[in-house]
Amino acid sequence: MVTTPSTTSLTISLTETRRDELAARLKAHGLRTTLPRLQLADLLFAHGNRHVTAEKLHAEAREAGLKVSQATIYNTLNQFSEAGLLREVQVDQARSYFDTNLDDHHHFYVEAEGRLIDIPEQAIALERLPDSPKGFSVAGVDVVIRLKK
Amino acid sequence: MVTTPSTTSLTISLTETRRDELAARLKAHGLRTTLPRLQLADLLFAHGNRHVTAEKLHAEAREAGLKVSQATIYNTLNQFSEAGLLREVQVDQARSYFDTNLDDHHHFYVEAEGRLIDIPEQAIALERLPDSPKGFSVAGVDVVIRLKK
DNA sequence: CTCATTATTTAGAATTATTCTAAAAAACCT
DNA sequence: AGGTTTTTTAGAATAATTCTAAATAATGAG
Repeated sequence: MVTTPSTTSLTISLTETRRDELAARLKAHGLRTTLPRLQLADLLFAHGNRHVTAEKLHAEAREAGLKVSQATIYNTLNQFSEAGLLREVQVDQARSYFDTNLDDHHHFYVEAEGRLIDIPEQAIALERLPDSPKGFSVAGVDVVIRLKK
Repeated sequence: MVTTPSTTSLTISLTETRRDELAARLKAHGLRTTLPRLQLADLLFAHGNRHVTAEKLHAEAREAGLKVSQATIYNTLNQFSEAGLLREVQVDQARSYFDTNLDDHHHFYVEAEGRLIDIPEQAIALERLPDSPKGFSVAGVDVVIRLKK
């Protein structure tokens, strides 16, 4: 008798080790391990730090042969962000960008190409920050350097 | 015979001097002087530096009794931005904010309230900037300090 | 292991901000 | 004034994102 390939057939590219790694990561951040999340996490975290829009991730998922709905792309990106696996970057009012680099850092933004480039935190002198208004504390400091040709 | 109040009736609050000031400002930036532009410019520039969304400006215009369409609000904000009378600020992917403060400066952003607060440029030490990638030059540097309660 | 519970995924509709279209109105030029 | 170019506008169109409600999958208790 042959073992049914039902659950594994869609995840050929995900080795068991990789799968376990990702599952552990999801669990550590309070997220249930599901196939779509594993598959998207695999795409997101496979190739070093990157910046991704919902549309781009969806296209990538389709190319990889994954059957994942648009709603799940959005849900997953938002849940990963809330869980601290991704960081949303605010550079374009039209689209949301998500960054896999969780370190404090900044960005170049090439508007014409919709492309983001990381800037390490220490590459910018940002010591002297103004006092926050009474009753508020700093949730984050974002520096965006917009680039043109 | 009484002079017809047709064009002046809607602009009681705009003194002739103010009107001329604003008209000159529009002209100086390559924009034709039209009633909607004068009225919106009056709202935008009357009360010192401010931050405004299309929706807020539209509401204000209606409250002031102006009959200006939504499309004109958007057109005007975009034209004023392109002409250099306003500066668009990128803090929320959902909404566009427009700033009447044209000096180089930065922002606190109170996410919970959708409120922006100016930070003078010299209040932040931003001397050491990283080199731009080859072929690109800096179009602008935006610092946003996100605030929470 | 199995069932009940709870969370997730999904297709498609709904929402929201913004832009587009094409026609009417206003501004400009001579 | 009269013809040309710009603006304004209502309403349709678009684009990104969220919502809805039903189907599916994961979890946990027995």
